[in-house]
Formats: sequence, C-alpha cells, structure tokens
Amino acid sequence: MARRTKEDALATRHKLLDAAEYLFQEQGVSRTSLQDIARRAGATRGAIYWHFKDKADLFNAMMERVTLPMEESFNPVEDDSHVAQQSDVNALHRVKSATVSALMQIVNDTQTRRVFEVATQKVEYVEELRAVRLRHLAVRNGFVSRFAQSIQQAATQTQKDLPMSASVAAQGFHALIDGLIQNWLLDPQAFDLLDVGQCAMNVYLGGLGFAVSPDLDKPLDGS
Amino acid sequence: MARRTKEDALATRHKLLDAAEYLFQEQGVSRTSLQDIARRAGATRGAIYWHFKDKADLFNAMMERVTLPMEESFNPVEDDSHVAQQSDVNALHRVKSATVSALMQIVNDTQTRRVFEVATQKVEYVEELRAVRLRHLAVRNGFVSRFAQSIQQAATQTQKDLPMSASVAAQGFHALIDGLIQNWLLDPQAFDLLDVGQCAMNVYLGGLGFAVSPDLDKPLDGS
DNA sequence: TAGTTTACATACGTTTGTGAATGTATAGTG
DNA sequence: CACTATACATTCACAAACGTATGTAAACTA
Repeated sequence: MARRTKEDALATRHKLLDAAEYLFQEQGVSRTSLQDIARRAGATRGAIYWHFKDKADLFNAMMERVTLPMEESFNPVEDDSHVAQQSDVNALHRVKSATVSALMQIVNDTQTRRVFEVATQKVEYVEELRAVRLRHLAVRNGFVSRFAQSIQQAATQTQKDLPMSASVAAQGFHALIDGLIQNWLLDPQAFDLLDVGQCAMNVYLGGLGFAVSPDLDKPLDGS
Repeated sequence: MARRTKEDALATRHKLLDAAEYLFQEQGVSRTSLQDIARRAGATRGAIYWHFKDKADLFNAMMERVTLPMEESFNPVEDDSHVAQQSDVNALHRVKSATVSALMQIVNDTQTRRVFEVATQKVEYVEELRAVRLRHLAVRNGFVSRFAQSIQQAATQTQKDLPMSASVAAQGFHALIDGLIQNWLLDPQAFDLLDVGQCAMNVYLGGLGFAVSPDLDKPLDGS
C-alpha cells in the first residue's frame, strides 16, 4: 500500500515484534513462518523484509527489545560517588534486591516471561543465532563478575574468608538463580519463584558465611 | 535392499539414533531432515519410517536411550534391607555422590553430553514434543522429591530444624545442580563442572545447616 | 519349499517456506 | 510541485521436507 509516517513505521515494527513473540512462544521459532508473523501483525512478509534482514535478525531485535533495558537496570552499580566503594555487606544486599526485582519482573510482566520462555525453550541455538548465544554468554559473564565482586567485597568487609574463590562462589550463585528461573518457566505451578528464590539465595549466601538479615529483603521495586 | 536379521535391524536402529544425536547437536533438531539422518547412517528415509513413527518419535527414542539408564542409576535408594531406613546424614552423602557421579558422566561421556546439549539448547519444546516435556517434568519432580526426602531425613536425624520446608530446600538444590549443568554446557571452558559443582553443593547444604565433610566426597563411580 | 512377514529402498505428489524481484502509493524535500 | 526515497504489498521461482505408496529380497514359518 501507501507509505506511512515514521511513527506508523515504528508502530508496525513493534506489531511485528509482538506477533513474533507471541507466535514463537506458541509454536516455537522454527515452526513459525514469516508469513504467520506478518499475518498476525496485520501485514505481509514484505513489511518484515523491509524492517529486518531475515528471521534471525527479527529474533535478535525481539530479544534486545526486552533484554537491553533489563541489563541496564542491572547495571547501576556505579553512581555519582565514584571515589571509594559502596558500604559493605550491603554489596550483598544490592545483589539480593536486584535479583528479587528481576524475579518479580519475570513473574509479573507477561512480555518478559514470554521472551524468556522463548529464549530458554522455544529456540534452537544453532550457528545462525550465534550472535545471540555470544551475547547471552557475555551477559552471563558480566553477572558472574559482578556477583564475584560483591561477594569478595562482603568477605573482606566482614573479615571472613570464603571457603572457595569468590569467582567459584559467584558461578554457583548465578547457576542457582538461573536454574530457578528456568525450572519455574518449565512449570510455573511447581513452586513460587519469589519465595523459593529468596529462600535459596539466603541458604546459599548463608552457606558462604554471610548471616541472613531476615526481613530487609524487600526490593527497591519501582513498578 | 534385502531383509536383515534382527541383530542387524537393531544395529541400524542404533546407527540411526547415533546419526540423529550427532546431527541434532550440529544443526539443531528442526534443521536436520530425516533425509540427513538417513544419509549419515548409511540408510534411507524408509529405514527411519520403519523404525520410528516420525521425527518426534525418533527424538524420544534418542533421549530415552541415554536418560533411562541414568535415571535408574539414580534410583537405587531401595536395597535389600527393606525394614528400616538408611543410616542418617548419609542420606545427604548418597545424594552428593550420586550427583557427583552424574556430573562426571556429563563431563566425561561424549554421548551423554551430546544428548544433554541437544535437550537443553538444540530443540524447541513445542506441542509436537509434549511427551518429552512431560517426561522431563516427571523426572524432575522425582528428583526433587527424593532430595526433599533425604534432606528431611538428615534434618530429623541431626535434630536441626530447617530454615524452610524440605520441599523448598530441595527445589533450590535441584535448581542449583540443573543450572550448573546448563551453564556448563553453554560454555564448558567457563568453569570446571566437577569442582564448582562440589563447592556449590557444599555451600548450599552448609547453608541448610549441614556441616561439610571435607574429604569423603568421592563418588562410587563404577566406570 | 511355498508363502508370509520383515526390513528396508525407491519413487511420487503435495505442501510450505524462502528470498528476490517487482509493483505502488504516499510522505518528505528542495 | 516535481521528484525521490520510503514503506510496504504482490508475485515468482526454486528448493526442500514430509508422508505415503509401492517395490523387493532375504529371513522366517509351516
């Protein structure tokens, strides 16, 4: 048809991504054709090939629309006081509340949950999506590094020495959270992600030697 | 060609499953055609359609060839003395060594690793493979139940009370192991699954209130 | 040893997706 | 107000992949 205004174009782009999200979750990535996506978005394949190079490109765009903001929200370890470091064991408090916030977002925000479900169960990580895999790895390593840093910080502050390297401890912590999310996505009825998540975090951090502060675990939570 | 003897037939069946394993890992499930599998097995699609109903059936067979023995190896909680229960905190020792054995199998046995990688990264869990998903869930719940049982046992024996229900603790434990495996499969160079696995297990169980027995963590290991 | 079943191979028809090529009308731009 | 680039829609050609149907020879059975 006719040419649209730039806002219209952006709107159709988002409609296409919405449709992709929905259909990817319903039928899996490989079984949904670009035709399907276009149809559900009220457009044609022409629109898709205009906005995206191919299906992998569309998939990447879909992922980044959700994960880019999320990563940034996990980032603000740095703030204005760039001289010395943050307080102390509060390093772990920050980790805890950020994690709880993320879990809450996964539980409560439909779009986030959908995209996570697609990323963990409805796509095959083959060569074509190598970029996605690499980004995933980079993000993970970023998390693990920050965890390790926080754990190390808390250890030196409380003058306990860890039963293992901070890096190893951080790997375990990340695996715990990641495993909880994936298992919950597989069957959300199986357990309460928030409850079990907080318990498991406390158990793990307790096992590292950091006492549990029972009630201060409320997240910052701007939503 | 000609008809084969039953052993020959079983051999081609295994060749087909081997080929499927390999190609599924290389290219993902949806992108490998039955033609590809047949070619690599030195057969034709006719052979596949003889042995299996369709691709989903083949996939199930491939999974069960590896997971059925593994599940059984995790089962032998019951033995001849069917009167009273096992010793005590050794309930946790059994869990630990069984887990370590499983981790070792994943690290050392190529076939196991391949199948796990396929199951976690190279397949889309859509309606067509619903049976696989359900079995996966059933197996997981079985693990969690056994973990919960062992944890409860250890708690009553040592007369500590857990900071949470045994079931919740078990969910966390399972998520920890599962997350470690999945993260390791994503990037085996990132960390040593055995080392980090043992450390993380000790941290978590330590956090539950069970002291760590430093050196007795050797698995039974028949291989 | 004739007949039956097994264990495949081969051939066929249909469906489906893809990428590219082409058409087209309108929103910007000078 | 022409013109150009944009934002799509439509059409086409091609290549798989799937399921089924049919062929076939050897192993088994009576």
